[in-house]
Amino acid sequence: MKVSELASRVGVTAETVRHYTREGLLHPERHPHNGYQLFGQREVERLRFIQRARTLGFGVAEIRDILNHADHGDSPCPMVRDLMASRLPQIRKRIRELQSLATRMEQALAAWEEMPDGTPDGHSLCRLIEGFPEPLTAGHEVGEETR
Amino acid sequence: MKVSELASRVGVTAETVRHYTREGLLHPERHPHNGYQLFGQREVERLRFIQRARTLGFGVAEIRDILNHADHGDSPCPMVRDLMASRLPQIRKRIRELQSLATRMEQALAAWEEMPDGTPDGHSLCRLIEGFPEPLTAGHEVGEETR
DNA sequence: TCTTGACCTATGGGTAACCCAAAGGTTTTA
DNA sequence: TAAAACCTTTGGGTTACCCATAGGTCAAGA
Repeated sequence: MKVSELASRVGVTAETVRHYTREGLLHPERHPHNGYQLFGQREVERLRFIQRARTLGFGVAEIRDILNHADHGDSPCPMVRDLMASRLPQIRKRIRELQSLATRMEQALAAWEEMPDGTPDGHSLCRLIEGFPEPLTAGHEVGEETR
Repeated sequence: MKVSELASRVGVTAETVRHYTREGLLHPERHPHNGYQLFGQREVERLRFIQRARTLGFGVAEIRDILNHADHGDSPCPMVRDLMASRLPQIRKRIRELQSLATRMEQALAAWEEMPDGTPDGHSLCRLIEGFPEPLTAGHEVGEETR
């Protein structure tokens, strides 16, 4: 099957399939005459695996490593478990950050009621934002993205 | 004050200050002799405002719009409120996605105990991943990032 | 048989918010 | 005075794709 058929079977775009191929996650054969990429049932399963790994939070480069291990006959499971174990706390942290963010936004929206629009006088910008605690003027490690 | 001093006062890197300047959020004067960027107390407050807005989930381009409004004498508050109101549900959704992700990872790690490493036999890759429900083979709108 | 229209290819640029390296000018300090 | 510290701009990298372009290929209908 060609790119689009594989893509629609698994539920991704053809561009995504090409992307994974470029990144070395899929290894299609090439039709010798026209250069088209040709995929078999193996690739369908492989792509489904990639999808599951993506929803589990793995990056494309990591999945490539996992697949390479498996292709070489090594079990990638220990690697997978380590990756998960190290990533989980980061995800938990990110959840806390987002929850804190959502709470702050709700507080801001609630406070909106009793606050004047405050057309800026050259000093104030928007009290809705200015009235908020500063993000710990420390330096790093405050609200940074994790991955 | 110069770039690095402003940066360290507010707790960001000099690169970040330059980035905001390039993006039009800060408008430093230039020392006529050497071209250095010169900031005053106004810019300190402006940068703190940017920091707060960032932790509230606003993007750099949005903050630029907010600041431009204020610089033109218009109150940006209605815009701010609209942005918050429209973003909040997206954040809530993202939180749900991440919680679901964390739960799946924990399930996977728990299931790890009672699962063989399963050295791949040409068919299986890693049962830890393969044993998971597929991400709804539908198409789009499933687990996509929001912003 | 010819012409669409649908599909394929590779290349290159865009996204968000910075980080980092390089090359070279400036200022401060020992 | 010379080195250390800091400034400038330019350009490339990060993540996981999406999209536009230009041009080749193929199946089907008139």
